[in-house]
Amino acid sequence: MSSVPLFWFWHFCGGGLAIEAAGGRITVHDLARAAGVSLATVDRVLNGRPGVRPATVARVEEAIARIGFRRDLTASMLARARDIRLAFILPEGTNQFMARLAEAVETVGAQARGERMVFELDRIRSIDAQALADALDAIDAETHDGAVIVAIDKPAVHAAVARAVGRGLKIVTLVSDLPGSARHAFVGIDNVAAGRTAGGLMGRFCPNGGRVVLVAGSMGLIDHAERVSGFRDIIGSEFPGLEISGPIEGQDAFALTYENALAFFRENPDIAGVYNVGAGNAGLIMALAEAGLAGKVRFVAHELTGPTRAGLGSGVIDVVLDQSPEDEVRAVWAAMRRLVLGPDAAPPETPIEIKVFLRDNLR
Amino acid sequence: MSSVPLFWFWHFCGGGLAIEAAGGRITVHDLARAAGVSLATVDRVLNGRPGVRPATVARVEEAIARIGFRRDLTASMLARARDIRLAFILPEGTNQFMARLAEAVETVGAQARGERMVFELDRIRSIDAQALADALDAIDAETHDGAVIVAIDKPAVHAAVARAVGRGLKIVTLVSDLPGSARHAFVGIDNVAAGRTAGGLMGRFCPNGGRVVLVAGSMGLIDHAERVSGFRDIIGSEFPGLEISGPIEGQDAFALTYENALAFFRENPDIAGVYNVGAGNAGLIMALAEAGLAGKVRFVAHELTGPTRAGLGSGVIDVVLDQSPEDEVRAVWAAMRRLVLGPDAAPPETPIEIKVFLRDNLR
DNA sequence: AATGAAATGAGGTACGTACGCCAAAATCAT
DNA sequence: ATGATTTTGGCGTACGTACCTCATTTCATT
Repeated sequence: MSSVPLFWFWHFCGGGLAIEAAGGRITVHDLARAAGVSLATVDRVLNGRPGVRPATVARVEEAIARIGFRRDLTASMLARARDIRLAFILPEGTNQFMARLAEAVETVGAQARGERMVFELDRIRSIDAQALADALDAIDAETHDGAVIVAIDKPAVHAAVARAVGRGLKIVTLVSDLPGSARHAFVGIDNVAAGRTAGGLMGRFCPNGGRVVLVAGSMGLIDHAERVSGFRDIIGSEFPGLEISGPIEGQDAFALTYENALAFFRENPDIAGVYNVGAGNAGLIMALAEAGLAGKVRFVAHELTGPTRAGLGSGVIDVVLDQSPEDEVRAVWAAMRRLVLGPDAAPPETPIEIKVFLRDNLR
Repeated sequence: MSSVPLFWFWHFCGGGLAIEAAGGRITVHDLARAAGVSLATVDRVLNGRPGVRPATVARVEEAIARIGFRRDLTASMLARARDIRLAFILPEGTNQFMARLAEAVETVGAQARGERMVFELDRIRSIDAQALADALDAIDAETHDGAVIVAIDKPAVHAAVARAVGRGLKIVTLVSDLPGSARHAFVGIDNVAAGRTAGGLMGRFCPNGGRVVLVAGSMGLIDHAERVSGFRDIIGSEFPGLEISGPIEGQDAFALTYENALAFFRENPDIAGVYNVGAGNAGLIMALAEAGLAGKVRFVAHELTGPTRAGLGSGVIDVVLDQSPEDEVRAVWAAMRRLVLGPDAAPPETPIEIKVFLRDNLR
């Protein structure tokens, strides 16, 4: 190996007055020179510190655009004394999906730590707007850069978000949004599209027509309602041979879903398909087995969890639509990077994809 | 609010006699002290430089494990004057998929540049083993860190890969692997699983049985052959009501696919489904239209390109299975990071997913 | 035991940005 | 014009790793 100290090279060919060194990058020094200001002023502008005249800010920004300056994030992260700290506030409880989300926060968090980003996980009482608001208020803007919440659409939460943003925190909503609030970004899937995808599959699965039944946790949950709506759309417009019953509501609970579904199946043994927009899949599978319908009925479910995975394996469930919590947490990570460090910090946001799983493309 | 910073957990349960300072990270200095060697030796071990006795290497590695040292990638990237340089060698030609791949190399490359990784794109004559070998031989290990190739399973390529690895280059195969060679990693989907997924969908789409026809570019292409094989597996074992014809081969070319398919449809107007494992979708769509079968036949295709996207939109194609080139290039990026910078540099590899698209979950 | 090679130590500069401090200059109010 | 205030400049240090040079120690050979 012919060792050529690279920094020598840099000095010789880039050190002069050139704004852009041959092989080198454009640094804050180049920017200062190009804008005709000092390094200190450049720093003030770049980091939004006070004490710079608007005219000067404009000069610097013009120079940024002109010479194509992009701040080096590796150096930037290195120089910041403290890591980026995020608080994830998730509802507690036995909900399978929230458990997956919490797990994703840990696994993705372990990777993020290598890039100087620290995730904290707070669990609060489920569907408790005041608990969420309190948790948000408790976050200190001195020690944290932002918070991630699964939003509940209540005034108390709106107010707490506004206060948090006022303190300088970055707020991202996850899975469930808070439209019209001060939150900076939302990360989650398009649930109407998910319902429509389910409808498209179910329609094709049942070319001979028949009755399809909807199952949900509660139509009071926005994401469930949206999925139902998308499903109805597609079936209504493209598969007129299918009739829709339900939704049967089971509060995403095993026992209740089982009972309500079994009662329905007993009365309608000629059912052609089932679409569960919610979480009570274990109970639903049991009810199907009990009614002697397992495998004879097309079954579309949501969220790749223990029960749905098993259902795919045994052939009871045909398709599972999934929103990957890992992808979502990763998207939060990217969004927070760009919110905290500036627009260069992350790739442009791509919407979270709805993943379609059959037995054969299970990961 | 029970706030549990995740890294505390690490320190408490894994840190042991942790040497590190209260708020700071574990640095190479700590590591040197813990291993009882100098900074220079630590550096030699960490960066695989020669001139360290095996026993000393072991001492340092033991210390790394003991105190939980993880090299700070931000600092590491900052300190290496040079960016990571990769050469992507892709076959030229009108192939839609390769065009998508090339595009992905550019778009993902633009993001990667922000993290000091540079992608170079070389195009070579299609399916020309010698051209590939030559291109590989032409890569200078002084200026490049690695190469990414769509492998062709020929001795000349095996030899060139071995030479490249000998020069210190990291080699990753993309889409098409080179098992048994010296290449460091492979990035691509499981094509047998893709074929099985297609079979599972097609079977459920045709509950009344019937004849399904396979279309391929050439059974000489390994990925096409694997998809056909997976499809046959599933249909044979789970959907005995379906009969399989073909494969019709069209060399992935518009005209040939159109002609061969049209001839087949003319003779078999009662067809129930089509599965095209290859690329000639535009010709196939035209043949279906010509035969008056568009929309009446279940159609599963591969790769989300212009024609397949349009086909989904118009309802001619029911499902498109996709291997996202962007994901693949990103996976290459991660794999190369860890190959060049060490195991901490990238998340553990996840297999590339087979994506399932209907009209309703199109991105 | 002498000799040369290999292994290790000591210490430095560099990467590009963050951030702090204090002085100098420009601007404003009086 | 004077003093008060805001804006800007100059300079230094820090972050953690890479990679260079040169001095010193250890080890195997003869």
